[in-house]
Amino acid sequence: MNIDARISVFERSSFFADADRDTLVHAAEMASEFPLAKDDQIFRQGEDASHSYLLAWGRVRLDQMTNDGRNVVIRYLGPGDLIGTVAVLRRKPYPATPVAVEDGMTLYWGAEKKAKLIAEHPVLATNAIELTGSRLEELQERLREVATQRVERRIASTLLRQVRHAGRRVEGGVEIPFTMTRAEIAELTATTLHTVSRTLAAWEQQGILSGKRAAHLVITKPHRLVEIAEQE
Amino acid sequence: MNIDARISVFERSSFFADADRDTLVHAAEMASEFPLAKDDQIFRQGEDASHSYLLAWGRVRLDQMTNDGRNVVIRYLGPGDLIGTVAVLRRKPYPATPVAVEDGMTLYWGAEKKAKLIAEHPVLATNAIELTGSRLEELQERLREVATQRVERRIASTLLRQVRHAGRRVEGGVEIPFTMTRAEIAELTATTLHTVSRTLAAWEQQGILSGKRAAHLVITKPHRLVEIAEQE
DNA sequence: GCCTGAATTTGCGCTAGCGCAAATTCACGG
DNA sequence: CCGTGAATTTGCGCTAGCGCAAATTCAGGC
Repeated sequence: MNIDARISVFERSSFFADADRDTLVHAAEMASEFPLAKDDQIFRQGEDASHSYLLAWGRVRLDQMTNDGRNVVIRYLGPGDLIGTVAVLRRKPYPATPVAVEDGMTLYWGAEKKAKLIAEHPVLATNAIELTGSRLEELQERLREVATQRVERRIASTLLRQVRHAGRRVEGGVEIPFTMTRAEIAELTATTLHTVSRTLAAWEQQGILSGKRAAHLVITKPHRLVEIAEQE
Repeated sequence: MNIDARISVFERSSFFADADRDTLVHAAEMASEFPLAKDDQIFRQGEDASHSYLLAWGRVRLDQMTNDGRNVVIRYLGPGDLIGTVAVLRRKPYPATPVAVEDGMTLYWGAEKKAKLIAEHPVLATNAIELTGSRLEELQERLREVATQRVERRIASTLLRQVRHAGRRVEGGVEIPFTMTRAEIAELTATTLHTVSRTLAAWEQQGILSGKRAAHLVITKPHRLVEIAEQE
């Protein structure tokens, strides 16, 4: 990727929102590239945070492992999302492991370079706070859901959240443009793959959505899902 | 509070970590004071974020209300913690309601002043990211707990977290230096006050902790609690 | 096109812990 | 010191949804 290509990636990232051209050029020049193949781990939870990544294309699942081996999906990341940046700025180990769910491309910076970049371009600091803040809010929402709502409702909310973040209009509905296994949906919703399977099967019966196996989920009747997510 | 008193409050806040004296003075001069009586709400969830607060003394519980009226406790805040700052920087409505659980004192800034302060003193931006990041991590941890652990274990983890944040050594153990009702512990742990009551009663039986009613909880055998929090 | 292993579906029993309700105990204002 | 209401305790039945296990269906490599 040449400088211009990088800059056009940056322009789609909220981390670079309102940044002037100098900032973009500066950031582009300092970045390196790291391609992702499906199932690649960008880094591993617990490692010292040495690099900060920006996802240029592709999808990444952010996993957090319990010390007893269970896994929780923190969130899915898409183009323009930052990966590992908070850990770098905090000089703490990475709290989770990002795994590519499809081929992709990242741009990255070393920890010191990234810190310097942010220090020299205050707008980036503001954006980083904005980004972290919105993730914080999303997590608060999910925590509240898990604490107060039944499984079916949570699954509906989770799917709708994916649609909101990454949904793509297709004939007959909205598509979640990446593969999620039943197990992954379960880890994202704090339930078991069995319950997810049953629930999705029921919804498929009712024509609310479709998408077997590795096929991307297509929500045919989003309004129905919203009803389920909002019902008392 | 005079300028010096304010500064000494700042010095205990990680938001002002590594800030030079100019920054502290500047921030102190721009701040106003707002005292808290028990049960006061500093602002209400959903309001436009107009002010950013720093808790000088006292304890504040951060509540988030579901649209169907249920409540979840996001976290407890102590001296040095920021309140409403992320919302101010994001120019979004406050996502939760902070309620004083005891008398206290806050210093606050208007939204524009706060933004200006941070823009002019980059170290504050870094600190804000650090702060937001650590809250993010804590929430990730809690989400994982709620998703994967039994109630008893979650209650143990929750109490230990309070101890870590605010614990105070007293004769015979560690004290959580503010009042939490069973209902509040329940809302913090994603369970019901009944289960909390039963669990704490059992622990009191075993001499792990003590503290009836409005009395502060005293953990007499923290190691036992750690065992419970870590058991498979 | 066949084979193999992984993903998914489905059945079934079980229990953690919720919901409801009643009894009890405190804290506190007067 | 007493009365009152809120917080807490405790009992009991019920069910959402987990855990285990077996059957089935696909996807992809060869």
